[in-house]
Parts: sequence; C-alpha cells; structure tokens
Amino acid sequence: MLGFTQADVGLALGTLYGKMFSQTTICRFEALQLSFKNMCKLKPLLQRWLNEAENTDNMQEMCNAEQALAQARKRKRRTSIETNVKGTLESFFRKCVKPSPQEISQIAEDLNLDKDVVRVWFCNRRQKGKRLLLPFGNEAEGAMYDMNQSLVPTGLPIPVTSQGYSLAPSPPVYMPPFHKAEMFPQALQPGLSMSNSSH
DNA sequence: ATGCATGAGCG
DNA sequence: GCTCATGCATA
Repeated sequence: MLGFTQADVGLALGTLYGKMFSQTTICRFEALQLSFKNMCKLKPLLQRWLNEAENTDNMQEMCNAEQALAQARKRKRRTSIETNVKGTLESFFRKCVKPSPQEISQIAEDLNLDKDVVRVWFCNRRQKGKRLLLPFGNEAEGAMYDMNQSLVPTGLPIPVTSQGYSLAPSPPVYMPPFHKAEMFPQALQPGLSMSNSSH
C-alpha cells in the first residue's frame, strides 16, 4: 500500500535501526516462514518501521540502495538437484530425518551427489520442517524432530531407533494454546495486507 | 518466492 | 557436525 518493496523495507531497517535485512528475510516474515523465536525478534522492528512509514512523508531516502556489491566470488555455486533425485531424498528423509555421517555418505554415493550437498540438504530440510509446522503440530512433521522427554514428564515410552530419531511421534499431550491469528494478528488484518496491487 | 549455502555458537 | 538466523542466486 505504501509502495515499498521487500528490499526497500529490509534496507530501511538498516538505516533506521542499524541492522539491515534482505528481501528474503522480509518475504519470509510476511509469509510466517521463520521460526517462532525469529518472528518474535523481528516483529518489533517491523512494527516500528511501519509506524514510521505511515506517519512520515520523507522516507524515500532511507530506501535507496547504496550497497557495495563488491563481493568476492567465494560462495559455492548453488547446485540444482533434479526433481526425481529430490524425491529420493524425501523418501530417505521420511525414513530418517537425521542420518549419521556414514549414512549421508552412503546416500550421497547412491545418488551421485557430493557428501556436503546431501548433508546440507538434510539440514535445510529439517529446518524447513521445523520453522512453520512445529508450533501447530497438526500435520505430524514438525513434532518429529526434538521429542525431548522433558516435554513429557509422565515418561511415556517414545520409540527411538539406534540412530536417535523417533519413528512414531506419540500425539503431543500438550496442545499449543495458541493459533496463528493470535500470534501475529496484524498479519491477517485486511488493512495491512501488502499484496501487490500493481500489475 | 524459494533452494542451496554460509557462518556463528555449541558442544 | 548440528542448529539457527540469514542471504545470494535462481526458479
């Protein structure tokens, strides 16, 4: 509504509070795709920015990129994994969310991929499953990760394989007492939705 | 908007 | 090596 892009906002947060953020992070914030903790941390900053943006005329300055794109080409190039290979990785993931280094090597060999690519894939896959689904343990996946006994003081027997991951997550006896709308009400208010109204 | 990657921090 | 916050590069 205010005519700012996600990149604009990320940049403005930098000149405004010192800490800059990328378009990616702003996007993921809007889509509620960050961890709960991460969302809580960023919300106040974005809240403040929004107040500023609504009550200020001259904000354009802050949103002008003057980034020094003098990046040394050190970063590894993004490897693109074929969709059928991704499917195979997914099936491995369903069997075991946290394979041992040996198992990773085995999988990497089977799929003709670099060991580190497979390792990072599993890291990212776990993170992806965790960030959104954990708070709303309805669709099974999120609860699969850190089933610490500390959450279940009754000492329920949780089946765990020799690798240390649980195969059959017993239904959480502690239903999270909150919902999306209660956590980030402003994200659902029609007046604040930032859907692109152009093109 | 999202996939693969980096790096800090923690054992 | 893992998690977690974060982002470059690309779909």
